[in-house]
Amino acid sequence: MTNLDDLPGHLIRRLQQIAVSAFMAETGAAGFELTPVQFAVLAQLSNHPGIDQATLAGLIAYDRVTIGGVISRLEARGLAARRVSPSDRRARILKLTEEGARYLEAVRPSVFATQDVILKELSPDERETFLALLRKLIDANNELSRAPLRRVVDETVSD
Amino acid sequence: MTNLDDLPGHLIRRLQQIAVSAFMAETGAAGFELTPVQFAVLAQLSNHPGIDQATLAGLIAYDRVTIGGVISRLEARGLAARRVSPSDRRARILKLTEEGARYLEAVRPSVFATQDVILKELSPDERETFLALLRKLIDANNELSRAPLRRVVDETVSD
DNA sequence: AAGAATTAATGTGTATGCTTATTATTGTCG
DNA sequence: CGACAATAATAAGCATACACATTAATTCTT
Repeated sequence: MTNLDDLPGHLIRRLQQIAVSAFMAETGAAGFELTPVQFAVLAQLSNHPGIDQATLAGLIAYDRVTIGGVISRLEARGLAARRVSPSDRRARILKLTEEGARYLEAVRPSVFATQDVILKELSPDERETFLALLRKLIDANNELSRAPLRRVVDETVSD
Repeated sequence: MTNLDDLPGHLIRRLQQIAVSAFMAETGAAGFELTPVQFAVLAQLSNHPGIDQATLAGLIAYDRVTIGGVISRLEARGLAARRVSPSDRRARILKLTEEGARYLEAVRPSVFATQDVILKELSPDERETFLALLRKLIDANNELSRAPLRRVVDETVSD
């Protein structure tokens, strides 16, 4: 008899599910139509304008194929722009459109608010402990992921 | 400038991603072809033979439509059986096939091993703290989820 | 008991999230 | 310099994960 509540993987999945619900509810209530992944992409495009898709995928620890699809949808909505890199014609250089930049700034408060919603039951001490343990597990197991985080030195490209 | 590493939602997603990778690697190495959701379904069918899909979905905190698809795939593989409930012809009564029961027992050790892989970086004390905080967050925010956990008294149906 | 509201499952559609295969391009090494 | 390995993106395919709508059956209400 396996009690799923004793399996960390199951608990983690449920918390992830809750976190996504909270994100969609909070941003949706503020009038935005956006997924957590889309926000992560917009945020990193703002932080690193001009990066290519593969680097972006590494930055947010996503599979490249998935990111390609996310970018396509953001592009279709006019929030991101994609063009062939002049230095490497295999690569696609990405950046936010002006509308994308505005959208990101507008939605940011809701995203921050989401985090409080998720952690509201924990005391400040508990929050700190929880986040520290989360980071420890993630850092230790990064390579175990199929789409590990890949940090970049900073290859921001002007234009 | 938003640092994604400061967003609990982002960290939770990454840990979930890692947990799924670990699960697939561990069970795959042992020769099984199974997703975490499929395992959860098999386990709960073993614990509660004869439940219907909606109750099962509530037990593992899943959307009913998703569970319908999971069951279909398990059924196609001969691991689960589905039949119309005699007491309520809208409902589908579920149970493991014999092969499904064997499969579940065979894969169980790999699933347990996965949990150690994920938490191996934490000391026993840290593990306990982490799991306690996880459970606290999940319990507190259950209703926030789009597919909240619904416990059942126990309506196991013989045959 | 008839009509209304509810419920279980499923169909349809969108978005992740991943695998493997393919194409185009680049780098590298003999 | 030219074969060849490596890389960026995409295509195709599978499995979640959800929303919304529909159908069939049940239950609730009057």
